Amino acid sequence: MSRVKVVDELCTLSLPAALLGERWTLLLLRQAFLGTRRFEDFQSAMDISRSVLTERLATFVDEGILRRVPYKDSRTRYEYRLTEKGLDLYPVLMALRKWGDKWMAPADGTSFDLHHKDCGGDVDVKVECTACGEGLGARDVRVTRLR
Amino acid sequence: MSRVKVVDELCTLSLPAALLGERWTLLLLRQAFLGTRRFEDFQSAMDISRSVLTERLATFVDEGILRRVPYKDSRTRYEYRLTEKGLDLYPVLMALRKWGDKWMAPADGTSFDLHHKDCGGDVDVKVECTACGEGLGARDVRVTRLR
DNA sequence: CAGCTAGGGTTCGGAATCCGAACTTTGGGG
DNA sequence: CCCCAAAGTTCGGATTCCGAACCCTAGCTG
Repeated sequence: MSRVKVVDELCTLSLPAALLGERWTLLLLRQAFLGTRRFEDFQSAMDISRSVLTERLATFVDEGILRRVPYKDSRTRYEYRLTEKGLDLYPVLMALRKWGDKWMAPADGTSFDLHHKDCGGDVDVKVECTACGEGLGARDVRVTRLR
Repeated sequence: MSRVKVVDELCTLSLPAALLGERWTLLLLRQAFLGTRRFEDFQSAMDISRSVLTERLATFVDEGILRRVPYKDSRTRYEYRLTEKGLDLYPVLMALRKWGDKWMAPADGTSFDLHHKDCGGDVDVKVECTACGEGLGARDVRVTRLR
């Protein structure tokens, strides 16, 4: 239950890593970004058991990543929508996808395309230096341990 | 075992999401990027059981994300180092950290700093359009489903 | 040379999670 | 009145995880 005590060292990387590195959470997020909002749709799109889905959705809701919004398809039901905090995970998913395109392409390609709404261009993710603007890889960065 | 049959739809996002969305994998990766290389060091830094650590390291090795390199501290031992494929996951971790800084700051901040080796500047991640160069968020992108 | 130590594992029993299938709840339609 | 849909809940069995102990081997230590 305590997704948090899973790390010795609590930092702004280990905390999200512990949350999103729990089974199903990344896949749930992917599904949410693809537009899925309802319980039944998540359940059939991913192949997750209903009980675990209930629990993961609840976790996301109380982490403030999804929000439970009523909609009426005759009577009151709820759907799950990304909050601002959730939408802000976009770069993470884009980085994952970019990596996947390069290193895990499953032969028959991907199942969806992404394009900039305004100009139709492709989406890219990059890491860069805020000072000199140069593009950065793991080797260009120095880690300084604190504490 | 089959981290792969966990998704209905195999794409370049769901595949990495299934791999990295397994318990411990993201945290293991973080640790690797922080410079940890040896079994014992992983084991004591994270609070993972030895048997699961063995298994996760093996998975990463046969996914080609880590590579097992002999080193001699008197006799032959092995350490785990990021491969090119592994290092290429850097943007994913940076995106996670950026999100963590904004949304999950644990009050006492983070445990390490990152700076561009050459100029000392800060590291940033951004999603942008390859055509017009504009910065993109989730709302600026259109998803087109294929198949 | 007997014994200890370090590093990197393996083994194993019990605890925590997950799965799948069935069941529940509530309002609307036929 | 019966059935359906959507969103859960329950529960027994299967998996996975945990923690602690054990294994193996070369090199020190005395």
